[in-house]
Amino acid sequence: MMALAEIFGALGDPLRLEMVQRLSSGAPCTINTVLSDLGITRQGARKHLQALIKAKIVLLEPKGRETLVQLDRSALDQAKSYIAELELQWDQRLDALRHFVEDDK
Amino acid sequence: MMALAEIFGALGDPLRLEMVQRLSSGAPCTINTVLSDLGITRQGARKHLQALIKAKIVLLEPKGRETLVQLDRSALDQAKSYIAELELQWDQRLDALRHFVEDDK
DNA sequence: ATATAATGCAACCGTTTAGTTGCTTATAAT
DNA sequence: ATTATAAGCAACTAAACGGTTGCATTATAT
Repeated sequence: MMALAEIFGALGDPLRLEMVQRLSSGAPCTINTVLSDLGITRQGARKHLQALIKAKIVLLEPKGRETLVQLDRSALDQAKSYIAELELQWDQRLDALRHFVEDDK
Repeated sequence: MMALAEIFGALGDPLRLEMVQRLSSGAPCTINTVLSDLGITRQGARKHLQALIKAKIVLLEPKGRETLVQLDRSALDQAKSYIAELELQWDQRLDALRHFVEDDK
């Protein structure tokens, strides 16, 4: 559960969401392309990237002078599944309540 | 997108995840039941709850002396859908790259 | 009527975070 | 060989966060 919180936390920022957006849509990205044009300095953006790395949403692959940044689906999957399960539980609970009411009349 | 970041951010903490867990599984909760036994003071926990409220993951329904806390699926759905779309984009991009490679041989 | 339970609000403090600047290193291009 | 590009590391500051204590308010129970 601590890992999950870290994943959600890493997604909990507009700049970081913009980064994963870039990574999912564009061509293979280097660190610099991910960090550029975000409205803050490279070093500032780099710290945000670090949050994505720590949460294992993203992984780095050094390649000569530059290093590629790749999405790692497993973290995203974990997050998505967790929400799906939450919603499932929630639905089942609502069903149970509805039956309870119906039994009552 | 700012709303999304707020939703993810609100889920980005173990205590807050524990709260949504309680809300999805147990019987209807009052504020006090959601806040109790989290290992911190009521007021501390209340601040965490506020994050869930601000992100509209949760809504309050005052009922006499106490107030009920309910999950709001729409925020969770937004988060889940966003991840799903990210993954879809990602998959399509990988497909495109694969075709590119195949065309190349 | 009084006590107690459920809640809210505000001040305070230590820690973390967000962003900056400045400097260094290593690979690649000229 | 020099220069330019991609990147890392460290120190610093302002703001946000996480958690606490203390007190006020309102609704129910006795």
